[in-house]
Amino acid sequence: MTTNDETNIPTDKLANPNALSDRYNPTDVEERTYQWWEKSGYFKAQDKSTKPPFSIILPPPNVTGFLHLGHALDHTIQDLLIRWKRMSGFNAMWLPGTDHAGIATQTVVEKELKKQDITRHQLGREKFVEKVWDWKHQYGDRIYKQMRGLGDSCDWDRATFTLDDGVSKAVRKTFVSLYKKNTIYKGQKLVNWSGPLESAISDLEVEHQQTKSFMYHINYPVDGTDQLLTIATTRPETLLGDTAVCVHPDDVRYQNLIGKTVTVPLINRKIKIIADTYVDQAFGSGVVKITPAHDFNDYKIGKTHKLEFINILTKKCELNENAGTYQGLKIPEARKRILEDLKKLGLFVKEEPHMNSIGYCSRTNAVVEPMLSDQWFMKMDQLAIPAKRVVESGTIRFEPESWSKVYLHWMNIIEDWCISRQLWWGHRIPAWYCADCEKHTVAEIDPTACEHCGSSKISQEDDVLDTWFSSALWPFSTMGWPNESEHSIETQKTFYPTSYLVTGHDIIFFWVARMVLLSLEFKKDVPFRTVYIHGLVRDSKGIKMSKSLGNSIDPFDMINKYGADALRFSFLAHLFSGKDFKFSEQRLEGYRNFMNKVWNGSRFALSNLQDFKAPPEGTKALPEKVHTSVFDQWIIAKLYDVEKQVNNALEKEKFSDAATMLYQFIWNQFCDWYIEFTKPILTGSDANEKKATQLVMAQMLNRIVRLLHPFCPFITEEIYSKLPIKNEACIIDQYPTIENDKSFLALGNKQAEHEIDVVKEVITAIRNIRGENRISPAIKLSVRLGIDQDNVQKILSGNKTALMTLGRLEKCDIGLDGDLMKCAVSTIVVSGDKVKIIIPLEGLVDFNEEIKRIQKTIEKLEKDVSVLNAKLSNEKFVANADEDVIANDRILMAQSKDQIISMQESLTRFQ
RNA sequence: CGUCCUUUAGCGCAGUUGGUAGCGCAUUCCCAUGACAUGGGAGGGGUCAUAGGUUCGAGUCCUAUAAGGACGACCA
Repeated sequence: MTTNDETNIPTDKLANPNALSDRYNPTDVEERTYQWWEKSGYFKAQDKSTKPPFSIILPPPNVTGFLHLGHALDHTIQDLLIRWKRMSGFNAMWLPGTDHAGIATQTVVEKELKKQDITRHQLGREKFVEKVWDWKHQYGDRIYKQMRGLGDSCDWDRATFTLDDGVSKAVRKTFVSLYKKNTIYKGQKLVNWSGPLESAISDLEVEHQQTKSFMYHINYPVDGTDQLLTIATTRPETLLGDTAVCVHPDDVRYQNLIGKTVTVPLINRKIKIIADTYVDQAFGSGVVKITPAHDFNDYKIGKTHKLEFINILTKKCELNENAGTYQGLKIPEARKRILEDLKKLGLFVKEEPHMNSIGYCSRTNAVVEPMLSDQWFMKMDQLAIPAKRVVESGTIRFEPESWSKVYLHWMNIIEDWCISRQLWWGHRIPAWYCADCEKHTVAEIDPTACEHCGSSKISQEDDVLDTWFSSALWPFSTMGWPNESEHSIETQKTFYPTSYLVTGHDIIFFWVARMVLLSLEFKKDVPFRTVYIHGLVRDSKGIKMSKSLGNSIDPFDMINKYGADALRFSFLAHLFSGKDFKFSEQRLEGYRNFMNKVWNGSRFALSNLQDFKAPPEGTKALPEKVHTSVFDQWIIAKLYDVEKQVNNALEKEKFSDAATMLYQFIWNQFCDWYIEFTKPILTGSDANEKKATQLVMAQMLNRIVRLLHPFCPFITEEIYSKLPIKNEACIIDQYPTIENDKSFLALGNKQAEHEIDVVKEVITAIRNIRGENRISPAIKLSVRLGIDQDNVQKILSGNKTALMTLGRLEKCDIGLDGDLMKCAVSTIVVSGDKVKIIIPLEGLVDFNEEIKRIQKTIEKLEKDVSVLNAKLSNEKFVANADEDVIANDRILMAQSKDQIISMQESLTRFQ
């Protein structure tokens, strides 16, 4: 037999399009299915529609990056919601996009240029930006290709890039508007500065880490005396920028010195001794050197005491001309040299090990320097007021709720946002500086003259905006705002505010909060109703994935190995409200196995439906025409619960509950029992019985793939295409609910549920005796079922075939107990219905095993009885507990005692 | 230092009005039975972090403690 190399499917099976291979092969299905969906336009949403809207804007990934497992998780959740809502009759719109990621992208391109020994400055701004665009065009499609691989059902026609014209217009409009309200201003302030980037960065881009360093004690000579003042510092090199030393006003040690001056060693500058309550008398020597241009606290002191600000650093964070002989040195070298020189002068006192937290640039990992510079800022205090209110009032809901506290806390301590970056890749700030009157013209459309003096000697601001500025406008800039075309207006009317924002907790401040701030300002409405926060993906030990640790996993390796559906399902089945997700390949394998189970269950069902013709009424059921078996009625009753609970769980964002329910229903009910129960019917001779079972089987399959589709779209669409009962496509078929599936679900039956429960318990009891006694499945057993209730007699007689087949029996007598000598006996009780399972063991087994089994059962029952006895003999329990709780316990007690007696009796029969 | 989260079977986690602890994987035993060994069947395994408290009754409510984590503030 020859095989097809790629799929391992025997070629004779490929010849028949309806035959499924015995293993699900994702690579064979995924790409083809995705292309078909896309070509058929199933992902498209309508700007105008009678359907209720449901919209999600994708958090735009870095345009030149790769998708990692975190994205895969993020997208899976969104696609689940979109597909579920689309199938539930919503006008579901998922808008994809990519981000220009200013610093990240610029850095990558600069690195590339460095390989050719070119710097961006050598190229010049225009040429460099061109290069970045080239880069973007080369890699910009990669992200979207990867998203298709995940199965993301986005409306691709709406895909937006943060530097698109429309978005740029939105950026300019918001900038100008905020500038006119004085919410955006330019000013000289102390900002976080990254040397390698030669740019300011925002507070959020600084990562603080505890770092081992030293506390240096240095003497400053007090002028006019021979006294020495000892200051303590972790940063001796900044003494070059000192413009004061400070003590606490109440410090008795230094009272007489306040107002005098000291001389800064090495540069011999005379600076004042000032007093401020900011100083902690108990810390260090109680004397602080003040460097207002290079420390945030010193900056404040410098402002209140009107000190001089001396900048000692260049843009690259090397010492500048104010550092005298130290000019040109990097900070660590300067520190070393200065300490050596202080030692030579005899002014160095001592050094002590000291832990302190140092800010590192989140992009380059360089130490961040506080630096005095001219930057653009957005004032936050006023914007924050409504942004707080919408979360407090519940207009925006965080899931899990605890994140709203984190959000509100940040809003309460919010500082002005430094929005300018000294980069070239991004939205260039729409401000023009006039060389004549030195004022700014800020305008949406490039001006030709200064609006203040009319001079034409104007030049545009070199800086670009922080990437997150355009991201903050994303919920409405992607919908066409501020364009007033009919299309744009309709889009916004239909889809704004969006329904969900799905993202990780790492960007709540960077992005979520800022979208709320600016959406309220410009759209006068919240950007989204619910913020679903998921955890970050970590490795199986809980360690953050990173390339340098070598523990990062490429989602597409996983997809190639296990299929996109398995990856998606493993995310969804283990997603627990906002907790970090510990990724395990072993678990993924488990869900790959589940996909295979779904595949094979369907394969079996379809092979038994070859002579089945779909009814003209489709998925509707006409009860009077169908003579269902008890098995059918039972599985349909179970389906009712599943449809109800899965929709409920999705509604409440309990995705893992929904996934788990489907997993267990399909594997442990449908495959393990329903298929096994119905095998005798499908291979039997009763044509009417068979026809009814085929119909129910076909209807069940149809429901199963529809219910499962949002979780694992590829395999379900593939199976759907082979179903006898179906519509155009699974992706646009209806999501089953107890309302829209009423007529079929009406075939379910509670009594049948009970009957099958009894039958299942009896079969399990037989299997238990067989298993514990290690009786080979090859041996067919003789069983007597002892019964003293007519209705139970009826149930078991009616299901004798099932008992015989699944119990692997050669003989099954239903009726009286009969002779119990050397028999295994097991009693089961299902809501009052009692069955005694009796199996003669003579000649089959070593009785010791059976005695052990019985003793084990007795022990367990006795434990139950003692627990129940303790409760029921407690007067206070009987007096206080609910009646039905007591009644239930009493019944349990009686049953357990009864069973113990029966077990003890059977024990004697082996002696 | 502050805020928040977590602590339940070997591992990963459920457990929403307090009423004899569940799921998946792993593990043990048996199995080639016409959908599936990526499978079937039967088992074993937990004093629910600790200490108090409320209650007839606490994994669940309250208080304190411990450990781990996230975020934020300060650090001369």
